[in-house]
Amino acid sequence: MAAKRNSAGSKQPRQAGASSKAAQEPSLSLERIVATAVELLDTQGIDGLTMRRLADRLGAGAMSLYWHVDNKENVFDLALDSVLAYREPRQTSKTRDWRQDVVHMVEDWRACMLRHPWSASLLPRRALGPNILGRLELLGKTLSGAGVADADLNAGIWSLWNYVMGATITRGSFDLSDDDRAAAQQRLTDLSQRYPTIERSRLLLDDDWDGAFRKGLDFLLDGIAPRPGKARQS
Amino acid sequence: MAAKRNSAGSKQPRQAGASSKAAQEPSLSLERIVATAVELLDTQGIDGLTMRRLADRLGAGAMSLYWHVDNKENVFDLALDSVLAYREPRQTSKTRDWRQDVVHMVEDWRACMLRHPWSASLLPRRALGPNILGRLELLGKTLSGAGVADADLNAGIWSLWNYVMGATITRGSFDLSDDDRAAAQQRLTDLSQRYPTIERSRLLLDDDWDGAFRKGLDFLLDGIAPRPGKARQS
DNA sequence: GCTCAACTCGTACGCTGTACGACAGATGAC
DNA sequence: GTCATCTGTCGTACAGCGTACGAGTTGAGC
Repeated sequence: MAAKRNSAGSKQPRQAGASSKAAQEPSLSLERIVATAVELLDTQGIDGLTMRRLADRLGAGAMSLYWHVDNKENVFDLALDSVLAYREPRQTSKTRDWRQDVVHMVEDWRACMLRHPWSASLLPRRALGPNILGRLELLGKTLSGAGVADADLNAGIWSLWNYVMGATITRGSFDLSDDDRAAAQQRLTDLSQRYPTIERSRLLLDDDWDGAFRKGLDFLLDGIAPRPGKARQS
Repeated sequence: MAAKRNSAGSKQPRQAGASSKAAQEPSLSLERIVATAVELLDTQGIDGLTMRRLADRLGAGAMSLYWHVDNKENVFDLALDSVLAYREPRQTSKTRDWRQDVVHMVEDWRACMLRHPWSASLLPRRALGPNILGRLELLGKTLSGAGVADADLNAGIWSLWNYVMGATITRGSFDLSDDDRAAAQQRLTDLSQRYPTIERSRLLLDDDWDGAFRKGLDFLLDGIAPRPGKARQS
């Protein structure tokens, strides 16, 4: 094709020569582009990110972005993965229960995505970046160390992944605005006789998301590796 | 605020008078619009649905759609809900295990969404239509009937919902093309030393999606309402 | 001084959703 | 009969989008 061979490798911008010119505009770089994209996504939402706006914020022309980035999809990929980095807690896993480790990682995962609500609705259609793979790896290692059978390992990893994805996406899409909330409540009480159980349990109004998340996570972990002492309920 | 008061109520198109004119074009109606939208989404994907294309397929002008529909978002809402209708199986639940009921409904749910892959990535940002609410209601009723405590009910419903959402979205986004698949495999073996557990368990290459889904669902249900006989593994 | 690569950016194209207003045909009032 | 009104269709236009293309600028190496 033309010049340009790039496709999201790391980049060093030319020194941005501090000699002759003004040289205070730090010039474009992949890092700045991604950071600004995240900023824009955070403040303006998913539709708020346009190449022109992004370039504006960077003090550059729209087409300049395309030197560093293949296309808009690529910007999404990079922004998403950049937001999902995970630092394991300091303690070695020997001092902690494996269950604690999983819960910590998964809750942190959810927290990351809720901090950047666009990430949840983006993740489904994006490729797996290194940070995401890292989390999956960690999850697998921990479960495996916890004695989950190899035959159950993938199902265990995926079910946790699915759970986090589902929970985060749902959460992100539910509390968008008070207007929506009021409308939902209205519609619900209108239809309360058609959906008596939902109405009775106040499913759509309950806003203890964190508690529900934790509880469901416990259900799932109980299923993956049953706790010996867990009593049968009901 | 001109004429037009509509907002997705049911509609009867005017008789489409079979008298004087040609009268073979069935004329526009909400039902035809939604059905055609689903068709278009199925064949062309989410970006393939544009108001102009939709109108073309219906033999109408683009702006005519707006008499029946508020805007494009509305089309998405209607298409999504129309695809998620659920018919309960014939047997009364008395003859079946509650667990069977839940599994049946949840697997059907997943099947519906996989049949229309766009639905998974759409659902997160859409309002809850009557068919979706119906499924939640059924889920709640069944769990409640199975003896799940009221305090656990919402967490149970949501965790199943989350699981289905996550699984479907993930599934839908993973097997898009063989190219992607090959690329992923390549990247993975490149990085096999960074992600040994994933590599070993062949997490990304395992394509028994149905089996993994069922297995994870069992984990979750075991957690929600433990089976008495389930032996501790490991 | 020249060449080449790295980088920036103005212009333009085809596409999008939809506001607006013109228009046609059927219906009901008088 | 005729006129107003309501229902429904659609052509035009506009602002905004992603990005192809090619020209322009800069600095390093020779």
